[in-house]
Amino acid sequence: MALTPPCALPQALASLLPAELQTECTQLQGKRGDRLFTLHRKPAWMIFVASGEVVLQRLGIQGETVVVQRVRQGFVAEASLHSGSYHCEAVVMRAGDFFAIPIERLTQALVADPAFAMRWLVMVNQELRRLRAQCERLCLKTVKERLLHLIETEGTQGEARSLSLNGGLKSVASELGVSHEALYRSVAELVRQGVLLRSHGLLQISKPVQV
Amino acid sequence: MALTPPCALPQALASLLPAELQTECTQLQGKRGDRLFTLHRKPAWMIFVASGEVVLQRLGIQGETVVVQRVRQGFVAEASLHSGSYHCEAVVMRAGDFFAIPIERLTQALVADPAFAMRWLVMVNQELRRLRAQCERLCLKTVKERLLHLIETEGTQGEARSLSLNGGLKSVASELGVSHEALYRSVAELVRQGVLLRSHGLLQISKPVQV
DNA sequence: CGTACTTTTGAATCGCATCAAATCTGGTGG
DNA sequence: CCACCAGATTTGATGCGATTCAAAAGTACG
Repeated sequence: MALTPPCALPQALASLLPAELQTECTQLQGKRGDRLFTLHRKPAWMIFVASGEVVLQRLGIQGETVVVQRVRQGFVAEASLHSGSYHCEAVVMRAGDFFAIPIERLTQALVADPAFAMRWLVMVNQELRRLRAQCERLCLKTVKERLLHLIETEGTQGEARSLSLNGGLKSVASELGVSHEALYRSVAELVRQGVLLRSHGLLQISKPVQV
Repeated sequence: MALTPPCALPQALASLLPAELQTECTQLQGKRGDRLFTLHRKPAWMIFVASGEVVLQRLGIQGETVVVQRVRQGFVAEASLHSGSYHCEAVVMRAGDFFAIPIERLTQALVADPAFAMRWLVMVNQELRRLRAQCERLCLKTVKERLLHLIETEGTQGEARSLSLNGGLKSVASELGVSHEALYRSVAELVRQGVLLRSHGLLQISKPVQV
């Protein structure tokens, strides 16, 4: 994991953080497989993903991994603010740039700056809604339903509802809670049926259909 | 839904809210089947559940319901604070007492009182972690695994890990994302195997076993 | 006492997990 | 440039567990 002191904060981060916190950010470069933090460690940094892809995953009893969050732009594990130890693991799936903010500074700023606290709260509320949508998705019974739900819910590339596959279909599969084989088969069949279009690492709904 | 003007706030609520907000609370009594709010309405009240049981559910395309949250003590749909319209429906499963706080007042207090804002943030972060745990649970493949995970994660009655069934096994089933028949069968088999004990509407793990 | 709902058991079917194997891909080093 | 490797992608076959439909028995409530 490389360090790059001279920071150029992305717009999303610059408009959220108060000025005094922006100077506290440390830029990181991570490559595939890097751990941003690991289980059961006391959280010291809040990580913002500027580019690339990071998954937040939990480890089951048998060691199987469950993807709880895929982040391409935003914070990883916002809830770790008030947590004694990480409950999850953050792994880089696609190389990119990240910014680390000392949690202690962040907490101080939240108390001192009500406007910032409200912006932070809005962000956390968005994440809450995203997670509720994910629960709804995981309650769907078939792989096709889950996939279409994901594209309709999270796909916001340009006009059409679409989903980027840059992180690989496997990370999508574990986000959907299905085996990658089942996902490949469902994608193939939906493309065959003309429901989905696949091109340039992008998956999009070709026509409004309910399966 | 009945109104009871003279409010006696529960401890959990009294220690969270600042004094000026406590006088703004309206107490409600709801019975089974009551809607605390419905879909696509602009949120005007934040609801706190003091007793009874409320489920927050989303309606799927085919009209099937998905339980996103079961609340016996706490706020329903905290994220609706900054939302233009409700994305879910809140239904009373078991009669109880509720408190309604005007969202506008709540927002004002959050901006004006940094300490309150931090307490609120801590609560929302807990809900975030709870939802991540639920996603993890829904990724488990068998009903038995999901049930045991639920008991281990949320069951905190007294000493032993246990789960209250007062809301009915059906609401538990939809929270687990399985059919109620499958849940009945799994419960029966786990009891038969001696893994679970069932008595007085309580389900608890009798010995530490992994299935 | 009747109605509505929950709880429970049964049988048939279907979709997914799993194991296996072949192909394809990008990246590394000789 | 090619050989090679690790990982992703894809297709096939099999078995299991859950869904679904069905029906009976138990329970709460007016």
